[in-house]
Amino acid sequence: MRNAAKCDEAINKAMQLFWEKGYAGTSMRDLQMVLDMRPGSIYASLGDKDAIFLRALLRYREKNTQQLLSIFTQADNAKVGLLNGIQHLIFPEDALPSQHCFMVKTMSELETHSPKLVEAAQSGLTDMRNLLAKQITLVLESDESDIHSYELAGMIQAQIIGLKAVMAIGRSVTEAKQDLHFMLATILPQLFDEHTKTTH
Amino acid sequence: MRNAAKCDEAINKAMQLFWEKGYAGTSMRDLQMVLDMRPGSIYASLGDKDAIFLRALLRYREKNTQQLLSIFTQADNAKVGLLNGIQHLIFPEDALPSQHCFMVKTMSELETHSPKLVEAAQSGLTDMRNLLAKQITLVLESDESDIHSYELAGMIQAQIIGLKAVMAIGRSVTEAKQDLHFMLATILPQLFDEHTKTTH
DNA sequence: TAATATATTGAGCGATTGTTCAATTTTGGT
DNA sequence: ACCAAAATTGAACAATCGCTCAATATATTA
Repeated sequence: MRNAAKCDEAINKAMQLFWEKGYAGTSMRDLQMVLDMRPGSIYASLGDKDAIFLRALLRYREKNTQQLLSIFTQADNAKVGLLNGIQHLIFPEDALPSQHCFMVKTMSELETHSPKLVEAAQSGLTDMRNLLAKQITLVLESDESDIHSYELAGMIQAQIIGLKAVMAIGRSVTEAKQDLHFMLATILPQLFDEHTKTTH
Repeated sequence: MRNAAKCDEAINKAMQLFWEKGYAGTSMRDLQMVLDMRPGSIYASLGDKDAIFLRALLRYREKNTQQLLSIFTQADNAKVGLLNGIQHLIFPEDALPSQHCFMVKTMSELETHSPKLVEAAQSGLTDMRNLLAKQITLVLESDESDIHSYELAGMIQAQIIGLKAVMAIGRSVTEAKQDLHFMLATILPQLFDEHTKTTH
């Protein structure tokens, strides 16, 4: 690869392609087209299909955690930050290559085929859960809330994944938002105690 | 195909294979091995890859709805039936080819590739939702509860899909069962009003 | 049993898969 | 301007892909 910036862009494009079409559904020739690179060049600078997929997955993971952290820190307070973060995960502003999380898709597709890539997806999702747990701890502002925060983060993660799936089936965005509000209000009522105003 | 029984068995085996490895991850030669049939015979009696996948998906859908209906009707009352049905969907007794629902997997994988197969998966999941809604109506025993039942069924469906996903990440069965109980108790408290005993 | 109809076979088609490597072009230091 | 090093090319490899069809085997009817 000519330089680091070009390599970054290539991985981003690979990420979009793999995210949309999956591992088995994406051919190296698809990649050659999107990256506008010849096979030899790709193999020399990015590695084989597995290596590129892994890089794409790690890039996705980085981007997601950075976005979430950014939303958390930019918010006026912890509650608004957590709410905005969750909503960002379920209802992304701009069009994405897929309606589903790339890591969840990877776990689903490669479940029995590639333990290495599945593990990368799993640890990425665990990172996301830890991020959520940390922010929940800030919201709860309680002493021994750390363990409980991790539990709550797991439940919220299930909510996020489940709601994205039912939206793909046919449940409207409006209904899903009502569902989310109801669920959060019951499992984390502290979120709506005082500052309930969000940025959208 | 020699007879209807053999054809049924062949579709069942195809279902297991596609369910485990996905559409793109399964080759016709994989199918030839599992079915112990030669390509010409497969194409003559079952059709091409798309047709077989569609049949496998419809078979999965039938089996699931029948199982759910069976659980509903065999239960002592509507509440126990609904609870057992939901638990059966999330925590299946015997080992399955995949930790995820075949229809959800199909929607995730073929999202942008095959509208026909995706639509079959979607309508199957909608059927499941309607089944849940009907049973919820029995539980509520209220007049205008039909519409609300369908809403609740959507939320429960999101719970089911989400919990299966987080269990694949690392959340234990015990924790997931606690999550489920908590969620159901809050969105459908009538479920635990009187008869809370289940068969497992 | 002979003749017809149906079911199954498996070699092999053209296309596509992931990947390699000698040849070529581009880059950076003198 | 020159040359060695690094990056890029693209034809081509063996393997596999979904799929076809003349040939063979099996079942059905007369």
